[in-house]
Amino acid sequence: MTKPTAQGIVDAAVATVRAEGFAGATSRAIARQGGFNQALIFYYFGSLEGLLLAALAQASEERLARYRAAVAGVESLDALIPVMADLWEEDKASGQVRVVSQLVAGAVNRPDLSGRIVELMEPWFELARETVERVLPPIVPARETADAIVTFYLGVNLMTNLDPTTERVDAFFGKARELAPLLAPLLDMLDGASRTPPKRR
Amino acid sequence: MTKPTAQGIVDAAVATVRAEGFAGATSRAIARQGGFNQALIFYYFGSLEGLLLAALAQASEERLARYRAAVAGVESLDALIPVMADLWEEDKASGQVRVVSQLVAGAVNRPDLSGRIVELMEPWFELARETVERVLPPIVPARETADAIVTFYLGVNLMTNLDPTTERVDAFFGKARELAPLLAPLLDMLDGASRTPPKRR
DNA sequence: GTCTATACTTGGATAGAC
DNA sequence: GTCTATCCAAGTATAGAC
Repeated sequence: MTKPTAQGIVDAAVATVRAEGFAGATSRAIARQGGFNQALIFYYFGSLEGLLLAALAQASEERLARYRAAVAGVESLDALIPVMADLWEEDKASGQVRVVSQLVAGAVNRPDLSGRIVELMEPWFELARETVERVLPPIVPARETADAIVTFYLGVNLMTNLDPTTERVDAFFGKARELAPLLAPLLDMLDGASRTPPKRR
Repeated sequence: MTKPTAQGIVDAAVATVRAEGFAGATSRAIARQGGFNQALIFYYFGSLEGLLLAALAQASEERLARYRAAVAGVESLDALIPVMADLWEEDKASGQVRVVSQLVAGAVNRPDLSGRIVELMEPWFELARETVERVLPPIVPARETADAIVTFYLGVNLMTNLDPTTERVDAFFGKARELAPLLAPLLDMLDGASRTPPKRR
């Protein structure tokens, strides 16, 4: 039972989205979850939409900080892949995956929330680009690759939410882990090929 | 103004999702869009949910047929990439992207719809797998790669809906088109490397 | 700042005439 | 099969007491 401060209300909103989904995150349900009065939501945030936006920002920022820290020291693709797979598994277990996919999906359905979501994604694209530049050879177009990775990750989140067994996503990360060690020589080849233009076989 | 047959109602539902989004696809809005009476939805489909499921199935099947036809003759990754990019641009222009992302996002928010969505995705995974097997060398794990591509495509659809400028997705497909011709020698290298185990540099 | 009570709206769904 | 009329539930939001 969270205290009915602004922060406590945001926490209750996040908890409700995790437990009941976006459609279940009504002002009444959130108040019930947090053990405070429904009217406080409007006192503090003006509208339910305002609260959900705050919840979205909080969830995104917390998760971003974790990803930034986890990725900071990684210098090769080989090492990056298991880190990403671990992050995903932790987020799945903690319910973070559920929270963000519910909120993102909700934002897709409500055009007035979409703009804010895009803003919140900006630092994710940024982090991905820095990481790609550090980990992949310069021939690889960093911006487009980074954007593709974030887009893929968005897809992974949604897919995980649609299929509770998550077998496909599990299998994907499993294979990625298994093949990661083979990537170093592959990247060398790619790097080499980019210096001397490829010959026909 | 569609005729109030079962088919006409489904068409009106699809049109409403395209025009008003999932949240706007209420029984009243759909009836208004199709020019028929709201009660008919319940007469024919029992519930709004039933109608939306039918709409989802129709949208998915139509789109799948187009993709299957477009991809049928393609025998190289090099050739596949522009085909995919074209399909995406057509779907974006026709509003198909909007329809499916709205419905998928809606299904994420309503757990009772999720199961059906997963069923409808099955043939997409299948088509992707066949295509990957035809176009990529056998070292590439077909199933996981195919699943990743469908997942990525799901992300692309959502992203396109979130950011109406679609600049990032446009830039990605642009780069992919540009680099596609370079892929043939790369795949040869990969294929070669898989036969003779890679040496250390 | 927090609560009760309630106004107001919208939407799913059904009954029953035609 | 199609329409009108209506019931009912749930939700956002506000007024006003404490």
